[in-house]
Amino acid sequence: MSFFIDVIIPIPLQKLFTYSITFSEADFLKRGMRVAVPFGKSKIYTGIVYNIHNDAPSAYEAKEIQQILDETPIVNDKQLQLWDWISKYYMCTLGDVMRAALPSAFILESETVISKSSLTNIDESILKDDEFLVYEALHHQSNLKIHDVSNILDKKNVLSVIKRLIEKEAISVHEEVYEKYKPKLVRYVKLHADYSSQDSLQNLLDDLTRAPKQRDAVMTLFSISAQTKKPVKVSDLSKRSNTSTSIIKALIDKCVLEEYYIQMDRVEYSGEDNEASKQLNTYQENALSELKDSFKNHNVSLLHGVTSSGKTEIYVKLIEEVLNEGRQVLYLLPEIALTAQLITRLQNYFGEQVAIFHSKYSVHERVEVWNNVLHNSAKAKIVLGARSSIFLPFNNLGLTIIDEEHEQSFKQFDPAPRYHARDTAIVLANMHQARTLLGSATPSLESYFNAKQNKYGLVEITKRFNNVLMPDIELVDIKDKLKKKRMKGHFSDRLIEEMIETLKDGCQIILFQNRRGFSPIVECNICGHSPQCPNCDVSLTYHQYRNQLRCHYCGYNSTMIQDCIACGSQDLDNKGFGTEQIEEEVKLLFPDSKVARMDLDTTRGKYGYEKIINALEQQEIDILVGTQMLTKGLDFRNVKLVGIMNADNMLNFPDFRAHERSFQLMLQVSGRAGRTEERGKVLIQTYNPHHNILQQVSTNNYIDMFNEQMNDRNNFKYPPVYKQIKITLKHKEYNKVETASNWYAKSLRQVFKENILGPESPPIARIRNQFHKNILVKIPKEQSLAKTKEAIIKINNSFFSVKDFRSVKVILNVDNF
DNA sequence: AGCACGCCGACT
DNA sequence: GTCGGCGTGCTC
Repeated sequence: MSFFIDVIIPIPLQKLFTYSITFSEADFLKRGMRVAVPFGKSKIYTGIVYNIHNDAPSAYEAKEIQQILDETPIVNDKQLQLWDWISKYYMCTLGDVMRAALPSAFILESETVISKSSLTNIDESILKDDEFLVYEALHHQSNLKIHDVSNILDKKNVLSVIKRLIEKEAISVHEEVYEKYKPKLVRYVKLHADYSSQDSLQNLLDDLTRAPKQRDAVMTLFSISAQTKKPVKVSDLSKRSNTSTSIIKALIDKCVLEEYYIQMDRVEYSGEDNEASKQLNTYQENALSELKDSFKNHNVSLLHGVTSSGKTEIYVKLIEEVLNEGRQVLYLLPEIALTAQLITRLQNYFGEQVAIFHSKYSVHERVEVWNNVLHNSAKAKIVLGARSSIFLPFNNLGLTIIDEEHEQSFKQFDPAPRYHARDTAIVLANMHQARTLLGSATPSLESYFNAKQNKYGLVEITKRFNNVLMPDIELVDIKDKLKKKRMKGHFSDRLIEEMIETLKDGCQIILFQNRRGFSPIVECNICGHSPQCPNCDVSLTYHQYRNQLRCHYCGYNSTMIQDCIACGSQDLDNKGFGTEQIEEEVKLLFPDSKVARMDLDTTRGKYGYEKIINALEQQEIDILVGTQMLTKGLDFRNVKLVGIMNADNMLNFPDFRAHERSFQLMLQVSGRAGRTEERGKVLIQTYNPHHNILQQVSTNNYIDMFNEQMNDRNNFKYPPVYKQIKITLKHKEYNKVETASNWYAKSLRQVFKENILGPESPPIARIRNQFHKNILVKIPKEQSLAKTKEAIIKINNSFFSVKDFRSVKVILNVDNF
């Protein structure tokens, strides 16, 4: 009998690939192990074993695997089940899911290695100049990578040169696979076994009298190991004995000391003993018992608690219970909310049981967290992480918490898999028969809707912690202020008054400026021309601090122009306003205050964000100007005033969720004000103070907002009433996307009739030199999602069988909101 | 997605 | 006449 495995390969191909294996390999291999397999003419890929069977493929001869990479599976059955679900639900390939799920260090790739051929004598005269250069380089270096060859020849395309060299039998090539993950090893020393006896030791010390430094080192080693009774690190020994590492090395060379290595975790928690969790107040206590009740009937419950109501303490109590049952906890947060503040707080309670997982971690650190979770290690009982944490190999999940549940950043937009971490986490939790808790001060409409439909449980807290009052929210009509000439730049007299007041009290101020669709652009005052991105259909935005013009879509940048490209005039003006402009204006208005800015530009780098937060906490900043980032669960004691510079640009955003988002954003920002006894103040500047959303924000009326928005969603067939799938077509020629998208939409209409919208050109029709067209599929509640997707896949397949459309890129985005 | 193959224009 | 551009098709 012959044996075969079906393998997932990290490329966007729908199929699994079948390889033949030997009997003993079949005996050893299990689902979820990695294998290195040859693919195509020369490549070697890492694949995950999906299936082991005896059915020989009929249409082709299966290749043999190259090598088995694991002793035991690194992906468990529940994960593979989740991968399946994701690939079906979000209409992507298993390969896409694999790429997103595994830390990149697990996905080994082969590299072509070039070495001199076995033939000793090559007639060098038959080689051309560039060929000779490569050939000669191999005399100095035993082998070369493709990358090295490009450096030697100083050009990109070197494959042809290599090919000719192979033909001339001057070189040979083979593929090598590298393990990317290397455990971190720390060097330790101990006394060589020869000197374990008292006598030999005495002799040694006598011998070393003529080498006092070495003697010191040995003596220090004794004293350290006597004190700590633990292995001694080379670095510690060197530091304590004040000797250089070369002296220690001399001792090792003499066989007096023996070196050895111990594998260390890169991510280690070195804190004090854990604190007991806090006593809950009455409201929290009630909420907790309501939640427990709610979990009796619902696997998923929504905790709707106003900002600063102390949701985290409730989570902590629930986590404690689940840990006591010996089960794992997944605590999901939006990336930007994953701050040192919260991490420290959780670690204070749970110590080293907390593992952190997010994008700023290195690949090595991620592998370590992965392994700890896989082995159900005590170091990863609680995983605190961003959306990709749902891919960790949990084997006994008891509770999933999704904090700031309404955050749109839980949805991945690019690349595939375009999954929503909240929804996927619920599926994952169900697989483990675990509970899911969604928490938010401003729940998403879909979650609140599900709660109202009794699909989820619902628990609400309406009081802030310590009975702190909700901030006083005041709307400022800037249209009126403009008419009465009471505006200074972007600041109304009311805002300036309140700012002066707050600064006088020694309190801090946060000014919020929504960046989206409102970045500073440069415009010529003579001809009106503004510089455009050469690759995208957008105006370039002006970045003061680097004196640059940048494109937010493709990253294109150039230095700021001095005169207009169109007419040569030097009369240029900055239109629009972003955080930089606000910062400048504040500095002019309040020259004695310390002003800082927090946005994408100032928070680059691993600790950029933390630095600003710390500065604010330490009250080194009086006024902080920032974007969305400010909204995320940060706890600042001394902020009394929050100013929202312009509410209208979010309300007018062309998206069916603009109103819902504006409400969430404004309430979240407001929540930063007055977190202690004193009542905070929020000023919202707007041209339209009678807008319903603004009224609802100012009265903190979630229910009104919910009912009104749901009414709209019903009328216009939007989620959560209807489901939707967005189909985006891209091509570098406009005419091509035009015809292609019309064809696509027409085929869809034949099946789905009036539930197809588009094709439409998005507001930014060209990005990175590709023209875009969008088609929206609206799916009524009673229509089967699975059947709908099947029909779309069918249409998609016939689309690609049209030769002319094959070069068009198609992106399917399920739940594109 | 890569990568090879194959067909056409612009250079020595 | 070759080099190298990228359109087309395949990968177990």
